[in-house]
Amino acid sequence: MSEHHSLTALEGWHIYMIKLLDSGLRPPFEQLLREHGFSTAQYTALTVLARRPGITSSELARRTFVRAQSMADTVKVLMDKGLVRREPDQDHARRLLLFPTDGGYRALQECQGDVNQLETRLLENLDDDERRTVSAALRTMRFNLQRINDDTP
Amino acid sequence: MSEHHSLTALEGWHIYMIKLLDSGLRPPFEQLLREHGFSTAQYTALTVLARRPGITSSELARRTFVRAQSMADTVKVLMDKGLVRREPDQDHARRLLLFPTDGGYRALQECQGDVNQLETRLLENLDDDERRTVSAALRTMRFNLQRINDDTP
DNA sequence: CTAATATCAGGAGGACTGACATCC
DNA sequence: CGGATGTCAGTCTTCCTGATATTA
Repeated sequence: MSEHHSLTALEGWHIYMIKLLDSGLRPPFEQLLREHGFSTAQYTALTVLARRPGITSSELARRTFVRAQSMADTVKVLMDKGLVRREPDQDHARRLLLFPTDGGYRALQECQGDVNQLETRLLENLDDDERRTVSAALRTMRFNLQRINDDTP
Repeated sequence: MSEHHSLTALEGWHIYMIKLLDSGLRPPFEQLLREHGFSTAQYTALTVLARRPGITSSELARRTFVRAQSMADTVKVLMDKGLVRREPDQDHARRLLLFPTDGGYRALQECQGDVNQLETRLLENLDDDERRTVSAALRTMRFNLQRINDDTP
């Protein structure tokens, strides 16, 4: 054991790190959301929907990188809670367009304070320049991921 | 519906984005690992253990932000596969120290190529400066998360 | 016909809470 | 005793695969 197994420590490191950050965020974040009656899946779906009201459940699934069937479960819960409503697409009888309700928007805003507080702690010791670069990089990686996932459906 | 509900689009954005990236990584990454016989939990645990051989299962759990009970499940699978072994701590009868086996190190290395390929696509359109900043920032956030989770056990 | 959407059914993985014995 | 470790038991949420009906 030892030098034979020294790890490069560079390769695949970002993927590993993103997964680790997600794991680390889960406990405090889920507890926070639970206090507002949300699960992570519900919060994510509602957040994306708030930015793109009027899309379909399938489209919402693609944007959050899950299957249409999984999203259907989440959407059902959100509708039962009265946070999301849907209406048929005039131009396309098969489609059902989703919208956050007023209660949905309100519920999101009520979370914001706590989420901000957690985010503040997450970003401690990062200066403004670093934060800007990280924000841009996250956006770029999201874009790249969309392509990666589109390539292999 | 409209301006009343305009989202700040800044607050809580990083948390949301990290979760989204993790979701987007999951499909391609899990498929990749599956081809090497790994689940994400197993791969993460083994990777951390390769960097810190000789720690306990509880310590491994803390470092990957899960409960000791959850990690015990993962470690059991890794031992059954012969990728991890454990031995009693001479100085502390209650502790069982974990080590990757030679097969464990080998299995990790066999994944590297595919993981690198995925990472290359993930980091497309980011220059070296940005990558350096992101790497440092990920490290900082991981450190911050460790404190956040330690505060509320 | 093909592609996309919506939905039903069943199942597996990963993590959780709670409880408890052991050791320093 | 209090704190940490290792386990056993039960449960839950989320997402998955597979199949089907409907519509552009």
